[in-house]
Amino acid sequence: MKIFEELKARGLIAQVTDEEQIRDLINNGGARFYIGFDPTADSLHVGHFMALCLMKRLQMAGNKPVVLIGGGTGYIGDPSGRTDMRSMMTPEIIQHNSDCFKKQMERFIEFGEDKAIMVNNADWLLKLNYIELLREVGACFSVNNMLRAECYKQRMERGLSFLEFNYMIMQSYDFYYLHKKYGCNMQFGGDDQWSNMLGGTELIRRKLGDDAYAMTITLLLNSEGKKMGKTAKGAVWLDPAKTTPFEFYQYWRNIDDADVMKCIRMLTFIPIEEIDEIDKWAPERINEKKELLAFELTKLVHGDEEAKKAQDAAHALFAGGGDDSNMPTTELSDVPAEGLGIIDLLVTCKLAPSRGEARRLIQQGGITVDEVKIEAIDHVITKDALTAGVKIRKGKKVYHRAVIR
RNA sequence: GGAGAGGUAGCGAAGUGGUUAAACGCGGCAGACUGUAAAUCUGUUCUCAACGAGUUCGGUGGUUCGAAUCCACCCCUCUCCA
Repeated sequence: MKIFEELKARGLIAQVTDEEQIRDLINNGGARFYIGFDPTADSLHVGHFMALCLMKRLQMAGNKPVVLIGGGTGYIGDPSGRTDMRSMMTPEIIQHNSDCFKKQMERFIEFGEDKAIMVNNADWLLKLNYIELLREVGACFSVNNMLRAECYKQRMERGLSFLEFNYMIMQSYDFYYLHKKYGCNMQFGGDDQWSNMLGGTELIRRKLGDDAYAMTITLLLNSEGKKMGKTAKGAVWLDPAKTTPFEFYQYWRNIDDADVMKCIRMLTFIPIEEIDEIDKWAPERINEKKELLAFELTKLVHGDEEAKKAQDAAHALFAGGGDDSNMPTTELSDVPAEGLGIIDLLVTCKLAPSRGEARRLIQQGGITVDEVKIEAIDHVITKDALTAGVKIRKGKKVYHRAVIR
């Protein structure tokens, strides 16, 4: 099976500008494609992960990826899929985030001579001169058309600033620039980027008369139609310091029944034939599927060893027995001789965001320490116990260990 | 620049001088049931040294014994006009 057919079978392809051409191009390794990443945070998250996987798949098929860091577009903020304006980031933050992205990406994509390259659109966007830009590319955009784009339509009611309105033009300019400078002939992106991407192909055609292509990746939505990779605490990050491998593993382990196969197909590198076999498993094996998904993804992001640790920890906690030393741990220091109150402990371990919340958790019987339910809000954990390490459980499935360093 | 309508908790949305830490819905968290799932039911949902106290209704001042609620100025959004 060729790469295009594989992507299709995995359900990754959402929209394409020209199916025939794109199939030819990527199946024969002729694509020099780019994907843009806006440095809105200091770590990549699950949404980016899909794009990275796609890059990797295409790279394995002989195509050349261009990673575009939106250091310049970050100054503007993409209004697509948002109902509010992004807060403007300072140049320092943008730079910091870009650096973090690069580090993380190097784990997935091979960079180097004749392989993948990484560019930052700050390098050309920041130098643009307003009047020149208007004359050069402004003439190629129809405001009528732009306003018809779905992403702007949604914003018409709530207000869209001129700053954000220009995001499409900047993104289109990127494609145009990369096409001229690196011969980039294709752009990939999330499905919410579709209109921005079309802007680029249009610009290239008008300015240079060249054909360029665009393809969008299906957004990873759960069965409720919401974007996946978000939890109450925010995004599921790829940075182990922000989302531990164990938490990452658990996120996928706890996925809805209805979403398991879709995620295995879209996110893992398991050969499609095997996936078809897994799909035929008896319904009772649903939990095996979830484990498989969780393990595969943790392995991709954090490596084999961390994935095994996360799985062991999960087995230890939920199935009993096994080694539980890999669960998320908080190392305490400066513990007074009389020990630590349970409320303080919960807050320092970040199991509760505030003391009031911690109090509530205990009152509702949601906290156990070393498998003993805590009834009193003034319960004290002794220093000796903490030195040995205690296992705190919040609710049914949040486990945490606290130990004195 | 002008006229009108708005800005209330994570979100949506009531409230238009004291009984309001603010109805209701969603979301979140916890309990029950289960399969570490969903659905359902129950509780809970600003903070803290917690039967008490502190700080909240775009911002800053003012009126008042008392303000989310009245007044002034400012900021932001929407609709219409220029």
